[in-house]
This record gives sequence, structure tokens and C-alpha cells, in this order.
Amino acid sequence: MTDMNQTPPAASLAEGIAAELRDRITGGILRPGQRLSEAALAADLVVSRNTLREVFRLLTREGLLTHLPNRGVSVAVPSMAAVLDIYRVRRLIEVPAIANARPRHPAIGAMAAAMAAAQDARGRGDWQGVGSANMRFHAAIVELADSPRLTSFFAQLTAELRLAFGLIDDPQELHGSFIDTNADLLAALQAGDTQGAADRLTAYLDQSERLVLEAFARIELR
Amino acid sequence: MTDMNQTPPAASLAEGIAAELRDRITGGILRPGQRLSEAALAADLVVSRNTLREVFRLLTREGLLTHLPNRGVSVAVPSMAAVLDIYRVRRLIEVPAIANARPRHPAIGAMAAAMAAAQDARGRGDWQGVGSANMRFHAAIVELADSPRLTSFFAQLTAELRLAFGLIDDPQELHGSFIDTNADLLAALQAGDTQGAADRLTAYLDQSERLVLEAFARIELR
DNA sequence: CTGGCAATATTGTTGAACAATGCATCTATA
DNA sequence: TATAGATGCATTGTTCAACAATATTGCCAG
Repeated sequence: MTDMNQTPPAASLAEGIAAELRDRITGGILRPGQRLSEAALAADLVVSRNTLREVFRLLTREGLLTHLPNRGVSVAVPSMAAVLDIYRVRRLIEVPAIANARPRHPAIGAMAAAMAAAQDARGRGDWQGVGSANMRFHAAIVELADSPRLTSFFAQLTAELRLAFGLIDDPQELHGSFIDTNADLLAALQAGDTQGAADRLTAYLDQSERLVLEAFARIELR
Repeated sequence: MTDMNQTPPAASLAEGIAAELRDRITGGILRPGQRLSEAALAADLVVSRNTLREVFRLLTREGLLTHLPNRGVSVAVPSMAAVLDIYRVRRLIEVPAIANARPRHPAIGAMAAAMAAAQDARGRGDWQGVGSANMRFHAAIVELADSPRLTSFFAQLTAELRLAFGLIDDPQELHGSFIDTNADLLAALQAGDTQGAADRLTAYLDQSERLVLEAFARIELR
């Protein structure tokens, strides 16, 4: 068996390039606000300008890029308003998803897996990895709702939120403290205590939002 | 003042074409399942294939088109699963939006305007117009939540749902009976009775979903 | 300094070209 | 006759080069 890991062959070239760019953006290689020249980036990615433009349209719709007519695209700059909005929507989606979770839902397994990955990454001091695993944990929470549309919408929110995370200097403070809280949440859920799980989730969201906003406030000052 | 109605100048050509196609699809000119040939449609819309492809990517992401690699795009065929999913998400979004509505929120004005438009269209026997106004009514409900991301997500759901409406023969049955229910809802909301409004909304969603699903069942039989 | 203007770079859009893929048709064989 | 394989055709996938439309930059005059 050849390597079928990590990257599903990417149906089309544009899809693949979109994934690549998404990684570069959420991974911090491309910084928020950075201008993306069509010609330069096309050459760098070895695709034609036309194909790259298709990708730009995709990512703009996802909120990762900002498009100003006749002035090109740049990496979106997350605002406080955006962060507030994203957390508001997260509450609206995640809390009911947990509260109404069916007891043996398969997504609970995915949550446990993400949790294990987070603990592992913490052991290695890989805070970026902790952040990714944490996002997967919450994506799994949304999957409890069994709604494909909600799942894909949430994936979008997640990508945008990672953009904001990227602006924050200290990822340990941001992601590190939540592993234990989330472990509690998972335990409550596995024990069938959906209300307890929902409460912990709410607490997590409040605290995480506060951390991000505080970090933002610090940044906007300087 | 020249005509600045209906169509905001459409920032880019692609945006404009996207809007045009969206109208043709939700308006029923393009039927679900219909194959869209790049060459033919590009000629028809008087744009290049490249530009049209950008548009295809947009609408595919919105759920209005289906893309099969190397086999082109076609108008999405709504499934029962899609309808169920959409209504589930609508409940999740709209009900809290109403329940937590701030008393004098501007969106309430938009709701009233949509209501008036619906009544007017009913007077003319324009059931398609009633449907559009009804969708605007519910979009206004979502705006009560003051969340741009929720608003744009809902717009997407709406477009997809209209696709399903298009499959239904009798639009009067579908949209006609709800005007009075929605009027009640609006009255309750204006009177500050958010709970009553939320209850009426829930009833509406249940009944509307049932109508659509029943019509679907009839269609799939034949 | 400041406003206006020309020169330049970038995006917006097109048309043509060719490779890759899927679909329909035809033919030869059992 | 039915079926598998081969062949050709139409469509999509992607690139390239060109030009128009729109910003941005730098320069010059006042």
C-alpha cells in the first residue's frame, strides 16, 4: 500500500492549492494583513493565475482572505468584532450540541482521540499541536449534532479563529490550560451527564474568549 | 438619480454572474439536476469560461451546484436529508434569535416590511413573491442576533431551501398559509412577548418542514 | 508643501490551446 | 446475439499570453 496518509489526493488542483494556502494561513506562514500578489504566488505555487484566482474566491468566501476589488487579496485581519461574533456563534452551536448529545454517539470517540492527541502534544511541548487537537475536539462536539451543514460551517469558523490565535504571542497560555477542563467535559459526557458537560463547555468558551480578547487588547495598544 | 435599484453594481463581473445564476436557480429557470455545460453557459452569459468557472466554485461551495470532477457541474438536487438538516439548523438559529431579541431592534422593522411585501404579493396572487418575502422575513429574524456570520450562513441555507421549494408544484399551499401565522409572530414580538413569538416560530418551522417533506415524498414516488 | 499628471504595476477578463478524462459508438469474437 | 475491447468525440482541467481597467508611485509645477 502506498502512502494514502495525510493528504487525500485532492480532487482537483484548485482544491489542493486551497488546502495548501489554508495551511499556510492558519499555520502562520502568511501573516494577517499580508498582501498576496497573484503573479508572485502563482509562480511560487506553480499554478496559473487563473487557477489561483479560483482558489482566492474560495478562501475569500471562507473568510480567510479579504478581497478588495482592483486591489487584490490579502490575508484577513481578525478584528475584535470578529472574535466576539465567532464565540457567540460557537456558543449557539456547541452548547446545544453537547446538551442534546445521544449517549453512544460515534463523535464521542473522536473527542477522546483529539483529547489524547492534545495531551500527547503537550507532552512534547508542541503548543501549535495542542491548538490543532483542541480545535478537532470541538469539531467533534459539533458532529454530535449530526448536521453536515453545521459541521462545515463550524470548520469555517475554526479556520478564521485560528487566524486570530496566530496573532497571539504565547500559545501555551492560550491552549495549555484547557486540556484538563476539556478532559472533565469529556468524562462528564461519557458518564451521560450532558448538563454537566454543557456547563463545562460554557465555562471553557467564556474563558477562552476572554483570553483571546485580552491578548487582542494588548496587541491593539502597541 | 439613475436606477440604483435591485442590483447593486456588482463589484466584479464574477459576482454579478454569480448573482444572476443564483437567481436562475432559485427562480426555477434552471431545474435541479440539470447539467451546466461550461461552453454553452459561458456563451449564454457572455463571459469567458474562466470567469464562469470562478462562479461555479462559488456556487458549489454555497450548495447550489454539484461538482463532479471531470464531469462538470449540475444544479444540486435537494434530498430529504438536506431538507431535514436545513430545518434542524433553522430551528437552532432562528428560535434563539427570536427568544433573545432586543426589544426595539431595527431588524423588527425589516420583518414588518417583509410581512407587508408578502401580503401585497398575496393580493396579486404572486406566490413566488410571497415565498421571497417570507424568506426575507426569516432572514430578518436571524438579523436579530446581530451576527454577520450567522446572517450569511442563513442566506446560504435559504438559497438551498428555495431549490427544494422549486420542486414543489403548488406554491400556494407552501407559502400561502403562513402569512397569518407570521403576522401573529410579529405582533407578539412587537408587544415584547418574545416567548410567544418563539413558540409561534417553532410551530411554523414544524409545519413548514412537514409540508416540504410530504411534497417530497409525493415526488419521489412518481 | 501641495495638487495634479504622467508612468508604472497590478488586477480583471478574455480567447485560444492542449492534455486528461469520461462517454458513446463500433467492431470483432465467442 | 451478446459482450469485451478498441476507437473517436465531446467536455472538463489547466495553462498561457494578451489587453483593458484600475490603483499606486513618482515627478513636476505652482
